[in-house]
Amino acid sequence: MKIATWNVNSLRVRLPQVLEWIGVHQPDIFALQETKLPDTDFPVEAFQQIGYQATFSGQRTYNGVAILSRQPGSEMVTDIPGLEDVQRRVLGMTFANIRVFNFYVPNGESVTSEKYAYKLNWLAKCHDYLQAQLKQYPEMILLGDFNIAPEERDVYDPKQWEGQVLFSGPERQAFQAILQLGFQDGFRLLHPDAQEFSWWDYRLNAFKRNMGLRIDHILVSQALAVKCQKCFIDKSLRQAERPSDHAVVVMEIE
DNA sequence: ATGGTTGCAACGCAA
Repeated sequence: MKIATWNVNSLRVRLPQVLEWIGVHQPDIFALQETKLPDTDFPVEAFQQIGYQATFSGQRTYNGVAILSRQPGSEMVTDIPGLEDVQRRVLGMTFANIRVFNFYVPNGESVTSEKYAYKLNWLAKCHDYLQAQLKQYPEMILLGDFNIAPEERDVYDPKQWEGQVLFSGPERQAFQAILQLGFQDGFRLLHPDAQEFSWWDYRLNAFKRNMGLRIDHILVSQALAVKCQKCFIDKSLRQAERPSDHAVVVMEIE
């Protein structure tokens, strides 16, 4: 099974790239974040024409998550219990006994922002929910834009980034707390020593200078970690014309 | 140097 995640930063703009990527890689499951589309505008037919189902939870202008899949999923959820949130950031689906959660974790803006407090609360509620879900579904995949670089080697300049949003202590602790529920970071599991990034700011030629962070992740429960064969970051779309600021992360299981 | 780029939507906000 091939599963992938990409923050598209507007599906309207990136639809041709999504279709092209699916054509080349034929994923079983493709999770998207920042679709920035209300559900009424989702391009369902474009995906049907290439043999994919689309499930989505969107809103106008901001946020929005979707799962494209060859097979239909079940048990769709779009909200985390205890978290009243108008922002569309969560999409849970079950595919053949595998529980999949597509997350667009809040950015946080800066550590002094109210949005940072919202991010930490979001992660705490998410943690508690996942703890309960894991008991029900031993095979689980959490993937998406986590907006957290877990370790120093996941940041191009960790000294400059220390204490900054995306790399602050509390965010990294929240990430570790989710791992400690019984998840493995797929990329790190298969590439223990690699330094690769999944996001580069649009500004300052950050991509060309490889000034990036690894903030997009595919986490797998123990039951799946032992079946994980590949996990890699595909930068091809980041260097395309009119790119998203994120790369695609891919995993192969079984 | 506190900049800069992109998307949305219509101007500043969010990332």
